[in-house]
Amino acid sequence: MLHTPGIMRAKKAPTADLTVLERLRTAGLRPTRQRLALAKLLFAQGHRHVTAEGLFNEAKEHRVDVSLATVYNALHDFTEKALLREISIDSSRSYFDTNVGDHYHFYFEQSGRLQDIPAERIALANLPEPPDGVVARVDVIIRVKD
Amino acid sequence: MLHTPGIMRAKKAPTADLTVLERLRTAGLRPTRQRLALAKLLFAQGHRHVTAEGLFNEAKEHRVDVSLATVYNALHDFTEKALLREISIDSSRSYFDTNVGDHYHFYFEQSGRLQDIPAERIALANLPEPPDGVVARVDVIIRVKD
DNA sequence: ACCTTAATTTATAATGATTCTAAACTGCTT
DNA sequence: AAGCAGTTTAGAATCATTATAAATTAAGGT
Ligand SMILES: [Mn+2]
Ligand SMILES: [Mn+2]
Ligand SMILES: [Zn+2]
Ligand SMILES: [Zn+2]
Repeated sequence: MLHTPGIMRAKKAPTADLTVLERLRTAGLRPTRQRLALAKLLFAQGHRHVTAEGLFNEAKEHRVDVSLATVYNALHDFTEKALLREISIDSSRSYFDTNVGDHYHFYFEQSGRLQDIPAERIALANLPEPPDGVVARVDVIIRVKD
Repeated sequence: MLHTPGIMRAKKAPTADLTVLERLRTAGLRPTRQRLALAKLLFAQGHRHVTAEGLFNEAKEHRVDVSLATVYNALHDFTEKALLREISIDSSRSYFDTNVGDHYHFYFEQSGRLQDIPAERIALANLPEPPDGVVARVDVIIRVKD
C-alpha cells in the first residue's frame, strides 16, 4: 500500500527536523509549523545571514506558507532566545545571523552580502573598558567596496 | 550712525564663520544660509554624533529656520564631501559623525549615545584581506548595556 | 546692478521596512 | 474533550528617509 502525500507530510520527522524541534523546545519556543519550517531553512545548512524579506521569499520558494509578520516574529523570538543574533550594518534593514558565536564580518557594500570572519582571525587587543555599564558585544565590520 | 539689525546680520562673519564658510567652499559646496548654519552647529564645538532629527531639533532651538529635508540633504552632502561620516549602529536610524578620522566607538544602548575611542586605543592586528574588492572602512563598535 | 542658469531649499507626497492590532487558530496541559 | 495561553495573520499604522516639483538663491558674466 502506497502512502498518500498527506500522510507522508505528517510522518515522523528525520534527524534534521528533530534537531530543529529540540532546539525550539530547549529555547522555550513552541515548535509551531511556521517556526519549524523557518528554523529548518535557517539552520539546515551552515551559517547564514538573512534579512526578513529574504527569508520570507525563501519560504515562498519552498512552498512554506507563512506571513511576513510571522517571519519578523520568528526572527525576533529566535534572537531573544539566542538562536540568532541581529546585526546592524545598513540603516535600511536588519540582518540576522545564525552564527551566534564570537566572530566578525566582511560587508560587501555592492551586493549587501555578509561573510564571517572567525574571531581568531583578528587580534583585538587592549579593548578599553566602558566608562559605565557592561560590554554586551564587540562588533567588527570590514566594509568592502566590491 | 547705528547700523540696523538687518545690516548687522549681513556683516562680515567672525573667524568661526569664515572657517565654516571656507570648509564648505573647499568641499565644493555652496555656502548657503542653511548649510552655514548647520555646519556651525555641527563643527563649532568638538566632535559630535548626531541624528537628522537631533540636528533638526537643535536648529529649531537656535532659531535656525531650515526644513527637515534640508537637514537630510546637508548631512548627505557633507558626508559625500567627507566633512562627516555616516555610522550604522541601529537599524532604526543613522548617525552622522563629525570626526572623520580613524577611530572607533562605544555605543550605549540605553541612551543611544555614541562615544569616540581613538584609533590608537585599540590594537587591531592581522586584519584579513577581503576575497574581492578594497577595504573602505573598518568599524569597531563596543556595545554597552548601561 | 542686471541676467541667466544651475544649484539649493522646501512643502508635501511617497516609500519601505518594521511594528501594531485584534481576531482566528493551535499546541499543550488537565 | 476542554480550556487557555501562546501564536499566526491580514491589514492598518508608524516612522525614518527619500522623491517630487515648484520656488528661491548663489555665482558668474555682462
Ligand atoms: Mn533553498
Ligand atoms: Mn546648542
Ligand atoms: Zn556572521
Ligand atoms: Zn565618532
